[in-house]
Amino acid sequence: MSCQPLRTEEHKKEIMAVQDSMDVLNGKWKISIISSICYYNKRRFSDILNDVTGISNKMLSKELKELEINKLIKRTVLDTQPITVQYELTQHGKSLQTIINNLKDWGIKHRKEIIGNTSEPIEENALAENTI
Amino acid sequence: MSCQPLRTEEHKKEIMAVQDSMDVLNGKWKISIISSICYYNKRRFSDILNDVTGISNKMLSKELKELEINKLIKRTVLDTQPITVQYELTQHGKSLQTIINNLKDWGIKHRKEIIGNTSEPIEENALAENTI
DNA sequence: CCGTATCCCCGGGGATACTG
DNA sequence: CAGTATCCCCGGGGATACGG
Repeated sequence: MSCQPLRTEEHKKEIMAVQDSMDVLNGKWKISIISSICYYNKRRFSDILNDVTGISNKMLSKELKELEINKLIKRTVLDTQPITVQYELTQHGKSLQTIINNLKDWGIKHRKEIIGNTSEPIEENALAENTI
Repeated sequence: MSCQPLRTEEHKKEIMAVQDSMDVLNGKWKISIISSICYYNKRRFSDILNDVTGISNKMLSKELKELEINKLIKRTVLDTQPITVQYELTQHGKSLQTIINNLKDWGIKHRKEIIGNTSEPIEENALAENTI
């Protein structure tokens, strides 16, 4: 986001755009799900259920639906017996790789920043549950 | 995130790093708050309260605290009468600019992708409330 | 196998009032 | 001005069971 003075209208639009991205990626599971599909290229429902530790079928179903609405993944029903469903990233979904990579890099940097400098407690925050 | 096969351990760490970033930025207000401070360079509590339309003092207080814990902003109490408090971005906070910019760009791209291609309804999702 | 339906609980977060 | 305290509601999301 530009921090130079500019018309407030424009500024608000920028914030909206950032929020749009955040909304798409938000939720405890989205990143992990995308990651799972991305990692294996094509992946079935029950597989993802196993990949993403802790997620319930209800949540997985919901998150997948949202990802599909946002055109990040493509759902294909295979007429096996019983039917299986395959998920894969769309081109649009793949375009997320860059941004996810950026988030990853900053996340690593952040972790160093927080843990490195002081031994201050981190609260129940971001790093609290993940540290080490 | 790398989608080439690699050890699962490594893969999980990458996802954690992405989640760390997401956690820091998460919450309806964080981006707007950062943006407000960034835009004006230094900003007082009540000013931010006005900048970010819809936020309550309780939420602002809470979010600012989290941002401070994560070392993205610096809090300074000025001994005016009555006291005022000034917030500004730290160096670490400023390092977010790049990533926020990336999120902004992808957000714009995403909006085009969703609205552009079809006239499909977008549900209660991301764009639903912000569109136009 | 791939989900949907139902129940239920807990905490995020708004409104309002109060303090240093 | 810069927060805290309190009350209260609503929905996110877990557990479990069921349907195509």
